[in-house]
Amino acid sequence: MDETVSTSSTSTPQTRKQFPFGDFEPKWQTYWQENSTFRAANPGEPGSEKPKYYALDMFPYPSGAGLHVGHPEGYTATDILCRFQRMRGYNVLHPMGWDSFGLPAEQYAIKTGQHPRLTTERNIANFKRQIQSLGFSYDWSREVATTDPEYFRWTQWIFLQLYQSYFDPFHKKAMPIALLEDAISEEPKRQEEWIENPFLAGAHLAFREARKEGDAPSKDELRAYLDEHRLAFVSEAPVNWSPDLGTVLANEEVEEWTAKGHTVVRKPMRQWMLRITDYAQRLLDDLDLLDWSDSLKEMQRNWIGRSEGAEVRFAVKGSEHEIEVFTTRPDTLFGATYMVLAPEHELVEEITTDEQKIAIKDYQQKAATKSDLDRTDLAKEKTGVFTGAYAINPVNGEEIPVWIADYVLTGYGTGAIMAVPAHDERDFEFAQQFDLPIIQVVQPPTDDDWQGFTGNGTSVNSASKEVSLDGLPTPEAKRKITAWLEEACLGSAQVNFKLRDWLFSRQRYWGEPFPIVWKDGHHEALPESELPLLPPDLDDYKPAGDGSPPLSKASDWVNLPDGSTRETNTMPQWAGSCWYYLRYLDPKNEKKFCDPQVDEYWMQPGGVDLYIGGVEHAVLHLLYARFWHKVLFDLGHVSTPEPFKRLVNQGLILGEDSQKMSKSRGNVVNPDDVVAQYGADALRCFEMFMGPLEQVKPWSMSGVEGVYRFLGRVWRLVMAEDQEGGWISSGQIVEEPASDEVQRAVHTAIKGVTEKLEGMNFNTAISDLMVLTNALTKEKHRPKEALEALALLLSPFAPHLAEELWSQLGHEKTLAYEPWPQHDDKWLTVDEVPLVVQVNGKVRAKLQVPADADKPALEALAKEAEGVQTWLDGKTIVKTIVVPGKLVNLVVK
RNA sequence: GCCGGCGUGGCGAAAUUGGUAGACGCGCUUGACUCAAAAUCAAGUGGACGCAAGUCCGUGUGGGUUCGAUUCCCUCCGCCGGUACCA
Repeated sequence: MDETVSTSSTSTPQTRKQFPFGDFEPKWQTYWQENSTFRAANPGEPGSEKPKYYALDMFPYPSGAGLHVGHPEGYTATDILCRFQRMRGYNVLHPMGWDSFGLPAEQYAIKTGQHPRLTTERNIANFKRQIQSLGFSYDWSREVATTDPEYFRWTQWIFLQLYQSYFDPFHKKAMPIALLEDAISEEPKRQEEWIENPFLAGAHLAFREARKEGDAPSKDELRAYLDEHRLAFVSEAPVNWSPDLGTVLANEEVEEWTAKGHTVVRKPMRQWMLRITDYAQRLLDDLDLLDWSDSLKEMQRNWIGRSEGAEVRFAVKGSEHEIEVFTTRPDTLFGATYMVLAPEHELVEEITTDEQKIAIKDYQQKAATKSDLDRTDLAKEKTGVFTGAYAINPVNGEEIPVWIADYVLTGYGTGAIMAVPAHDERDFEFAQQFDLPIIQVVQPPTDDDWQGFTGNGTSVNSASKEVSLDGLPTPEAKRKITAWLEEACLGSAQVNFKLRDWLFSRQRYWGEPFPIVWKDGHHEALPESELPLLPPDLDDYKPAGDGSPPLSKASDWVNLPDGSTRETNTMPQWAGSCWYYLRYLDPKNEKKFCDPQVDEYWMQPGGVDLYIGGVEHAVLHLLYARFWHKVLFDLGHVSTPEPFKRLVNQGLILGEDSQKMSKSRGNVVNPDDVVAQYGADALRCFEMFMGPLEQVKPWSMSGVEGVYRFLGRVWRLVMAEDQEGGWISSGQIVEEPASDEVQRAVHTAIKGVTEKLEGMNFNTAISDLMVLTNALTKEKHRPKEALEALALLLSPFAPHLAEELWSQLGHEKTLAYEPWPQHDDKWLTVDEVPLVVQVNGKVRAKLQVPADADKPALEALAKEAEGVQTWLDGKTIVKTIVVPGKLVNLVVK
């Protein structure tokens, strides 16, 4: 390519750099690396006597596309705080790593036959180069990658902890399954535990004393009981299967992939699940311990979806069967005029009458072939079929028809409902559609229409011989009927969650293999000594398409000499990211995933001090990681009940056109280009100056230039150009003490920047630095101490420039551990302060008044002020408000 | 639909507990330097009227509380995010 042509055709003219960032940025990056400047001290090492600060970034998936400008946003924010805290005397842990398992590398392998490990390594190298070019103060000696066998050895080990544990309903925590195994065995050895744990005693009774003598439970029965309680278990339930991805997905992942155009259908398959639902209440309750944004907590609360109500059993007329329903409105039981089962409900076949059989079968088949999307999209019109059966309302003996309809979901509650059309929108619609009776049982508090009224009111038409709710307000009616149901053994108070168990297996190659083998149809844990279990090499990474995982093709690996076979599913990408923040603490430990003392040093109290990342993980990673952490906590492996004490979501950076950055729109900004043209410091500062961290905001190249000019001004405070265009120390620097005015500017900045860093208001902190810089630019003689203070204050934001200036000012060592400047109030107090004089709330004069003037003096000064009199003429002052240091407001009539 | 958040100059945004609206930056205008340009430095920049001093208007809309509201309360409108037959 002809070079002259290519330079003249580029839009950016070859302008001189404002400061030689291209020289000193790499220089300082090398310095930090060679001197291990940012190595964090673990307990026992020098430096660990300081208070600790742990700031964590959400580690990236190293994609082939490289870094985009969204990554450095959060990374810069944590880096600024880490550098700030080091200067304030903290031992700072600031690590980085790679969430490197994932589908893209595998898809590339399918196309090219190249092992995903090679692609992954290449991408990590590129990501690391890019991240290091931005001068983040990571302790690279703690770098981890989830694909590293020495890392996923412990991911597999944690899976085994889940597998070997059960959730104890009495203690409400995970406990070793060995306890349960002992309790149900013929001769329990640990009966002393039962005193403190009636659940174990109950399990024992269920298996022993309740049986007839000599009728010992079989091995299989015992095994099945334990498997039903493991936190990691195998289930045959319908799952989200994506034929074109060739794998199953978790509920939480479905939307992400369907949005990308993949199809997802429900299909019953045998899969590994994790019992996260057992932790639903604790995951909900412990949100209160966390310093997270309300909106994020709310998202988690909604996802967990707790609702209180009652379970009620309806007898089916003329049969032994009972239909169990969950309702949040037991007070409306008298208004139940029909029932609905989900089409997949197991009782459907049992209760359907002969005349209805064909219609029911037909409807079930249609429902089964509908994808979830169809089922919700057709929400406008309700469909359903009568089973021919009748149920008996337990409160009044009414016979009500039983229908099936796909607006009742099989996965929530009991998969069956009592329909109260008068006070439920969906039931109301359905009843209108099929002409079913609608009976009012709640009187609205206002004169709203009772039809379809779903709020709280007063019960009406709700009385039988045994129980009456009439006249009771809704909450009381709920309590009364629930108590009555419990007494009559017809139902009970019940709590339900939307949260489902976590589908934990994937039919992929590039993930952690399960440390599980199958023997005679039963799963068994691999001994810890066999970890890490590596995946086999394959010639062909293509999924079979029928749901059998790629690993099943490696028959040498799958089939073991003793006739058992390996589990061939792999773990989802979330597995590795569930605990990486713990491995950073003790990344080289070969005996444990993390030493308990090290955990305690960095995690106490409350967990990671600051975690910054994208909001897209609100219900995925952040819920999964909390769950794993709680299991590890219950089993005594970590010291805090929650992993991330404080969490902040950075806002998305949009393209210059205020649209989401995307290749197809052509509005993507590559950080490499910005660094080449303006330097890493300018990129960092601009990303922080754009606006509040949490806010969504558009990119602006001229904005980058503005910040770049600011950094150039700072540079020229210290450096001047010589005849040849080189940079020499500026002749305007003086060693004399600073003037009062300069001192005031410096100390105002120290106070402002410090407070703004504490509040994470990076944009206004930079603005304070600009104000100080502008003030110093105006000075002919610049006191060295003022420039030193500026360099220190600037160093968290623009560390390369600050280091360079610091060394130009005569210092030999890095400024990374220089004490953070302290402001002195004596420079901030002034003799005179501005005073605003208002008449009837409108500003009429601005005065300079003595700072120590008292209220009467201020009032007098205000009344005499020039320009105020004309507004007082002919009026009387009826009230005077004096706010010292601010204003005087004269109210006249 | 429901839940949460947000509406401030031409643009990104600032404004302790209610107390001078628009800090800082971009953009724009003018000047200095230059043969000229770039860069830099200096001054100005919410709107309307006015030669000017100045006056009036102004934080999505309409109302309320208050001596005083961008800030607190209510109504409506708009935008963003989450969720969606969850009984």
